[in-house]
Amino acid sequence: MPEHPRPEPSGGGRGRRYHHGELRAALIETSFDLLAESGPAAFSVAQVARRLGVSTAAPYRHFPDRDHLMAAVAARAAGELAGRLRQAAQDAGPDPVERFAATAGAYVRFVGARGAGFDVIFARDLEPLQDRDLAEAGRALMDLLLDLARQALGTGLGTDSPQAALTLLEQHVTAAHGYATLHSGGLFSRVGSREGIDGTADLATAASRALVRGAPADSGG
Amino acid sequence: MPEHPRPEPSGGGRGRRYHHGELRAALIETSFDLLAESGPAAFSVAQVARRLGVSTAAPYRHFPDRDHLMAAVAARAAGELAGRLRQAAQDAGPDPVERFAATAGAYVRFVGARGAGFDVIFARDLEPLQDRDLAEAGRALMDLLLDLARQALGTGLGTDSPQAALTLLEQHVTAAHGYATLHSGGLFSRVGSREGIDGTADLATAASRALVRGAPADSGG
DNA sequence: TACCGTGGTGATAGCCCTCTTACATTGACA
DNA sequence: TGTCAATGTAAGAGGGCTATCACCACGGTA
Repeated sequence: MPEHPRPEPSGGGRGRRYHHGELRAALIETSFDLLAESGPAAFSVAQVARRLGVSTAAPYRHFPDRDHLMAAVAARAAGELAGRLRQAAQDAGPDPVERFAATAGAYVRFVGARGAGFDVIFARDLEPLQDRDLAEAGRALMDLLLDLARQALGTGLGTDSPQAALTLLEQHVTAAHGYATLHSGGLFSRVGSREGIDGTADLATAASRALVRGAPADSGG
Repeated sequence: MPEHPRPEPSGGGRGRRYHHGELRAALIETSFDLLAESGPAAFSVAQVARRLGVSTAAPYRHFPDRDHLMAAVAARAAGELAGRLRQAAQDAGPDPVERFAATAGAYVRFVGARGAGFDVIFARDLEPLQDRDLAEAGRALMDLLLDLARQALGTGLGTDSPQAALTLLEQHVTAAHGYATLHSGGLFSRVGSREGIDGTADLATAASRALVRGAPADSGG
């Protein structure tokens, strides 16, 4: 891959150039935005191209097909998500259970804002592509969470019970994902609970906390 | 709605009749099957018609548009799901926590087998339709779960803490939904846990149990 | 037997999509 | 200055979908 010759597309010239200059990166960025708005199902290459003001054929100069573009988006999503979760854990303070639980809320917020979650990152369609970046990013993401799960269980030191941490991780991930998807699906507005992404994020965090500690006996109000 | 004149399509006559006879019911049934195979995103009226061996125009004799068909499917899914959950709770014995938790596993199995879950039943697209049957079925489903949640918390008698039951319900529902969707999404095959719908169902049940009781300290194995 | 309503059919308009092909434009560099 | 590779474009093949339209087959009934 050669270096980009002159990467500034908003230079002194008038309007748009014939060559976009950063189309590959822009495709990933815009695909990500589109995902946030309409979900993975409605994603289309043509729409991304139109939004960028290029022809619908242009993306195929950079990605052989739709799936490869999706894989690039997924890899980027995984990286960004990992950063958010790491940050959330850090912001949650020293208690390892709180650090772990906080990532559930952060996940819900991320999906709410970006539209891409575990379903996008680990989409089955993308598996046969064997994309290096995506595989790497996905593994890093899971390692981060597994590490936090181990610490939450207090088994970070020895080889105490690797299965317990894995089980907790799965419960945590699935609960967070459930909250995120049902929030965007509109269930919560029907059940009648708190509205908004923040309320949902708090619930997800509480759920994760409960996975480790159990349901609080006096959680009324 | 008039009575069906001669409802048996597989009678003594040769091959298929000009009139299907039970097309409306068959559309719902086949849509349900198709959902199980390809998910809600890939659902199309045309495909359902082809599978039934009728023209792609035929469904529009029974449903004004795609969404109304989907609503009928969703209502039916809700009814069927409620039956399964009720049965699972019954089979789980007398312990209210076990009864409640069992519905998580039953939900995962239902989604695995039928492809339709809360996302289909409470799909946002269907809300503007104001479908009576769907609204009714959805409410009945949630009432069933809420009741089980109350009993699991031991607050079935008085007005102890309605908010706690609602919170537990949400955590339970979202966890179950997360397990179901991530199972079909293929996450578990990557994380490396137990394969198959039964393993996932067991995990979901355990997660729900943990929501009430907390993570078991010695869950290794 | 004539006729009518229900529920089918084939054809088609209109839209969107993916991906390919031939061609145009550009910057880099000899 | 001329050439080339990279990266854009327009056009279109080929396909799927939703929904409509005029028409047809059949059962029931006057």
